[in-house]
Amino acid sequence: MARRNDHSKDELQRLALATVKDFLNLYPSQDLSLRKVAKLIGYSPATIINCFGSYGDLLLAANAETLDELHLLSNVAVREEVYPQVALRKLARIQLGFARKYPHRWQLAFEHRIPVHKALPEWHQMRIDRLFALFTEQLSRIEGRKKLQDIHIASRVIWAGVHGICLLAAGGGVISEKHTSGEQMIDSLLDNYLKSWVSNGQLSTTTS
Amino acid sequence: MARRNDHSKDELQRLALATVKDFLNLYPSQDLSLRKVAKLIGYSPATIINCFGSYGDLLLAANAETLDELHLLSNVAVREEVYPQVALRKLARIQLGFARKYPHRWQLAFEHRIPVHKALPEWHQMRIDRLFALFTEQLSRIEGRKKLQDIHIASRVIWAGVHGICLLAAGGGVISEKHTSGEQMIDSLLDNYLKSWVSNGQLSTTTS
DNA sequence: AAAACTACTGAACAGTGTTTAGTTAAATCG
DNA sequence: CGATTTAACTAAACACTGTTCAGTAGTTTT
Repeated sequence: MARRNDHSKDELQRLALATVKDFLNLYPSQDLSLRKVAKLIGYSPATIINCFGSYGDLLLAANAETLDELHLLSNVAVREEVYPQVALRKLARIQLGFARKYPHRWQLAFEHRIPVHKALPEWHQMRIDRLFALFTEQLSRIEGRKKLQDIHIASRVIWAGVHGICLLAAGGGVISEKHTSGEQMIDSLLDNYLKSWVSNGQLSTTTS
Repeated sequence: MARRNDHSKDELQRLALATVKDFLNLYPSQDLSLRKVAKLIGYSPATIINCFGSYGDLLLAANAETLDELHLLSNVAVREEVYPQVALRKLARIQLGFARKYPHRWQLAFEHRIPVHKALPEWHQMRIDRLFALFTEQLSRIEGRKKLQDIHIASRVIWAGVHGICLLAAGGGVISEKHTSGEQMIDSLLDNYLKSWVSNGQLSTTTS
C-alpha cells in the first residue's frame, strides 16, 4: 500500500489533532499513544511521525490548540470588562472551569514534561506568555502608582495560586477539592490578596 | 541462577529505594525505569516486582520517603515557633527549598499520575494529609474567632498558592521563575493574603 | 514512455512493565 | 542423614511503546 492521497497534509494534521482532542476529553493522556492515534485515523504510526516530527510534537500541537482555546475564552470574557478586579476573577474562573471540564487536556497543556523536550518551541512559549499576560494586564490597570516589579511579582503569585487551585480541581493534585469549591478558593485568594495589595504597595518587596 | 540470598527482603527494599532516590536527585523520573533500577542494584526486574508489587508501587514507596523527609523538615522548623505567621512562612520556604533542591523527587511525589493507580493507598494519602495539616494547624492558631469553614478554605488556598510557586521553582511549570525569586512570591502571597484574612473573617465566604 | 518525486507502509529495533515457568539454594521433616 | 517442601530468583516470553528505514506504489515532471 502506498500513495493513497485520501487527505492532504493539512487535513491529516487536523484529523490527528481532532482525534487527540476527542480522546483527551474522555481519557487521560497516559492512555493515549502514537499507535492508538494512528489506528483511530486509519493511518500508520510512521505517517503521523513524518507529519508532525514526533509523537511529542503531536501532543505539543494539541497543547497549542488547548492554549488557543483557553486564550480565546479568556479574551472575550475580559475584553469589555471595566473593573480589573472583576476581570481577574473572570480570568481565574475560566481557567478553573476549563480545568474542570477538560482536566486531561488542561493537565497535558500545563505539564510540558511530555518527553524531555530540550526546550519548548518559542511559538509554544509565546502562547503561554500571552495567556499569562492577560493577568498582568488587568493587574496593571488596578492602581496607577505601582512599581513594575510589584506587578511582576503579584501577577506571578496570582497565576501560581490560580494554577494550584486548578490543579486540585483537575484532580491531578494530591489534596482533593472535596467539599471546598474552587470558586470559593479563587474568591478567597483574589479578594484577600488584592485587598491588601492595592492598599500597600511596599509590603511584598520590603519584607524579605 | 536462583536463591542468592545476598540481601534480605528489607535490605533489598532499602537498596532499591536508595537507588531510586539517588537517581532522582540527578535525573527526571521519566528517565528512570524498572529495568534500570534492576540493573543498578544487580537484580532482575521480576525481583523488584514481587518485592514491591509493581513498578508503580516502587515509585509510590519512594514518594512516601520523600513526604516523610519533607514532613520531618517542616516539623522541626515549626515545632518551637511561637508566631503562627512566621511558622507558615517557614513551612512554605521549606517546601520551596525542597522543590528547588530535589525537583524531580518533589515533582514525582506531588503528581501522583504514575500509572492510573485506581486510588492512592490510604497510608500514602495519610502522609499528604499530615503534611497539609501543618498548614491548617498554624492557620488555626492565628486568630481565635474564625469559623472552621474559613480556616478550611484559607489553608487550601495557601497550600495551592505555595504549591503553584513551588511548581515554578521546580521547573515543571510553564512560567519560569526567572528574575523573580520564589521567596519574594511566598512573602507576597502570605503577607498580603493573611493581612486581609485576619482582619476580615467574613470576606471570603460572603462574596461568592 | 521514462525518470523523478512524493505519500505511505511493513517490518525491524530498542525500549518499556508484567507474567510465568523453571531452576537452584535453603529450610524443614521423616 | 536423605528426601521433600519451601522460598528466592531469573530467563524468556508477551504485549506494549516511539522511532527508523527500506521499499512500494501512485502522481507528476521531463
